[in-house]
Amino acid sequence: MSLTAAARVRPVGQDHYSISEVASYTGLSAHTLRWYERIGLLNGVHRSHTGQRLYTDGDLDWLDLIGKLRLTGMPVADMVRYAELVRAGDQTMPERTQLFREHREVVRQQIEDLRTTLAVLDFKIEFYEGASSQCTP
Amino acid sequence: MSLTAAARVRPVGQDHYSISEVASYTGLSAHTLRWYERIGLLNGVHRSHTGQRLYTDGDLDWLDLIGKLRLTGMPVADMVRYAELVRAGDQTMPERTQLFREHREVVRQQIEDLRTTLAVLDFKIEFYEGASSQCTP
DNA sequence: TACTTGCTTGGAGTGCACTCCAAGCAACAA
DNA sequence: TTGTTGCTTGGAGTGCACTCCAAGCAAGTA
Repeated sequence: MSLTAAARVRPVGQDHYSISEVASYTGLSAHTLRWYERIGLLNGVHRSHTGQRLYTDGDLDWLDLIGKLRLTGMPVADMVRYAELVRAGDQTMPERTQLFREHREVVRQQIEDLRTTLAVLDFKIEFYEGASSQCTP
Repeated sequence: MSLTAAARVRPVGQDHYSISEVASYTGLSAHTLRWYERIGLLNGVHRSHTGQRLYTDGDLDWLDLIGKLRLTGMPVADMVRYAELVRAGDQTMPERTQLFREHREVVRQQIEDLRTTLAVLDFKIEFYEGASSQCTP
């Protein structure tokens, strides 16, 4: 669910990165990066004179945000919707605020649910440990 | 991700519930309940003389636990593995403890990730609100 | 020059977790 | 007696998020 620290080191600040550099930075596969672009989640990635993708620092920032939203279980379709709103310009800001406000509640609820489960897990672990220590006193 | 309070009311404590009662209690569909049983996630559900399933309070408790693990994103295969360990008897307790201990770390990491995202969401919402209040002073 | 590496494309394939279907049976109401 | 409802089954279908494939091109190395 979470990426290693090593993978998260942004390559030299040259402001143009190959697909494999971005893949190792984000932990997404090159396939997924191309797919994100195809479905409109990542728009207007620049190309070299030979047609290869060149990602900018701005693209990396965008992928960071997308990655966080993905970790919260936001459906790809919703992220695409957000990308469309950003592309549409500043007049969509109220709608974007609304989208994030709703998602914030979802995330809050998830944290609540996880905390409840964590308590159950702690209880179970304690129970199993108590039971096994009775076997080997 | 979370069920409504209404759905979570356990039917009259008769200790045998029909599939539709259990469906409305757990929020799972009857299809899913049968599928859980088929894959070994729910074992030995009793039957009426006409062959219909009769769930016990114990089954409901088990489904509560399964539901919590599901909310944390535990794969169904892992839950089946846990069910097998429980069926295998008390000597699998150390393995069960280990399984839960590992999953506890996963859940902790998820909570961390969600908190980070919540902060980003708060920041974005504040930014969008600040930007729109500049337009309408 | 020959080979390897890394990229390109559209479309097809995969894995997961359900979700539905068709055919059929039992119990009850009109 | 004739529906209607609620359940049964194995197997097929669905939606999501990737994931892979085959064919091909450009750049660099032996």
